[in-house]
Amino acid sequence: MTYTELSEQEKIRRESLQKLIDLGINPYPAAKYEISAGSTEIINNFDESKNNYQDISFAGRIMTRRIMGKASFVELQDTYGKIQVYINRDVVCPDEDKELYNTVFKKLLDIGDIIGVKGEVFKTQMGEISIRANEFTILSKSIRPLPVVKEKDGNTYDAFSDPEQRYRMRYLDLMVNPHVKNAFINRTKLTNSMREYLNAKGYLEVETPILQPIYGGAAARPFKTHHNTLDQTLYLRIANELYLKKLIVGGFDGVYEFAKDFRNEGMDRFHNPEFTQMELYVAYKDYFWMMETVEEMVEKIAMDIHGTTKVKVGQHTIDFHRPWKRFTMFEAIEHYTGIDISNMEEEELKVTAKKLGIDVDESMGKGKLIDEIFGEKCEGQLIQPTFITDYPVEMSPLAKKHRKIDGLVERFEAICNGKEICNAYSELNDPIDQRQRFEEQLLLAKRGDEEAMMLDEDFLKAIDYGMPPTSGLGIGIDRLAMIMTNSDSIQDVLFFPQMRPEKKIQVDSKEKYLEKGIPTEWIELIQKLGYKTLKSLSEANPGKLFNDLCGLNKKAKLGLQNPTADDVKKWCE
RNA sequence: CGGUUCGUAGCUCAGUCGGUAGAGCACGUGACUCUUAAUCAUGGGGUCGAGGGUUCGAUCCCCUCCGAACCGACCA
Repeated sequence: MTYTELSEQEKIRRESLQKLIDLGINPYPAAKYEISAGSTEIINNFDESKNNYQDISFAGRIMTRRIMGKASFVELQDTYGKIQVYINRDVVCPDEDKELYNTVFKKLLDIGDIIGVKGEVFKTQMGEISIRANEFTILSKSIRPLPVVKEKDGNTYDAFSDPEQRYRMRYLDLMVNPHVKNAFINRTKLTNSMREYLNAKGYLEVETPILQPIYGGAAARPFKTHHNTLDQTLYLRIANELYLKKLIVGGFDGVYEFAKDFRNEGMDRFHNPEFTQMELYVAYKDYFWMMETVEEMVEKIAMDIHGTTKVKVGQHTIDFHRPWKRFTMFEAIEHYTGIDISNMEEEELKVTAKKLGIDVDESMGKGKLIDEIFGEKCEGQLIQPTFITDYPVEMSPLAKKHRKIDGLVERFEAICNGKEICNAYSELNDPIDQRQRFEEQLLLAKRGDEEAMMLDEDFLKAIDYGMPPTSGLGIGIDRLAMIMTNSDSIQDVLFFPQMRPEKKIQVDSKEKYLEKGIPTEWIELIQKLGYKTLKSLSEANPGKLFNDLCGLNKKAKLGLQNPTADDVKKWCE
């Protein structure tokens, strides 16, 4: 066991645990516990006139206790919610022996313990639907105190609110903050709804490699790892696009994957190093078709989660009702800046960007400039779902050239609440053009662009064989979940967001030093010298420690009897 | 990576213009047969994130480090 000092409450709980065992009660029984009803089911369906739920079995975690003499109330929380349980001494202990109530229930049980109860449902004098327990069973003893959150009239008191602790100990967050659970349930409803939609269309859900020898399909820096047997560098995927397109080449007409992708980049409230994207590829379609698909799919998701297309997000109400607004990128820029840049060349764009207050540097080409202007002046203003179409070719090496306009590609993004939620193309299936685009990326890479795409010969070979015209989509599940759950941080839609590891400084107790035979007066000095654990002491140089201790004694005029060198040597063993 | 703010009891927070700390809940003990932020009485619990500096003395002032939140940079 490596725990250092236990708090008073933890010690008391461990003592309670031992007392239970001494009384012959197993605090962690192996047998299953039959449950006949859930909390919300009981509360919604109990009817005094029907006299239903008169023989039920229920289990949950003790969240609060109100004990008054021979009668007590506890609130038990199950997966659905909370329900009050009434425990009466003479009901639980009908015989002379009242130990089960007086000792086991009142003394040895705590908030946080999980118990099962059997009994009947009734209404208290105050009118609250409750379970009258005829018997209770300890199912799991908790030896760490829970944050106690209290509530009255919709006000929450002492909420467990420190974000660091909430994310590091999400289980606690889920236990004591009910709305948290709800956000995650809605996240799963979202993916279920999306999967249903895609399956109903007959598309095939597939899985493709996460460990990739060449990372591609997006512009991002990867995580790097190594395979021992192959003695080869592998990357965690930044996207699965190229693999899915190979499956389209292979003859599947529609494939999709809910993919965990990994990008070795900054973290903030919109970015986690690992995140989920749903990518979809459908043969014989183009980006116009895909826009309609996205509208229809997201509208359905909103309906499935909220029962309406209108979703409250922060200050705004976002309406996913079809059809969504559509802007070409040039139109959007003109709309928000009043400037028509559609016929501008690089120099003129640069001047315009500067005029709009955008930082410009020499490495920026035409595409980058347009993208910057859009990102700075338009994106944040687009609250209602809006499709932005027709991007500069430089930014989109995997998208097909626009059927009408030179220098653009057939690409769209959906922007919602000021953020991109998806990205889609008419996929580039011209193998000669694709090779050229990759080669242009290589040039960018040579100029130092760390995010330029790598040339993937394997992928090029595949489309040499011929890929049908295809439309592809990547939709950010975390971003969409944020919108659908009204969360302003990605950490609120990820169970376990990435956190820096906590470094805890370990200090061994005085008792442990005493056990080693080290006299009390020296322990503090040894710890002061930096040997805070017996382990660090065992790694110390005994001679140096001896000198340091005697020196400290002399310098600080402590007047202690110096230990012998042999004594110190023994302490360090 | 830069700026701002924060880290004090199991939880939520106060506080000390520098003299080793308080509250509520939780916990212990006692009272109480329908309570619901139960109540009443009483008691215990803290290396004030870590390390160093200034000082007779630091939780407080200064520096470094660790962790977090927000804003920015980067990143679609």
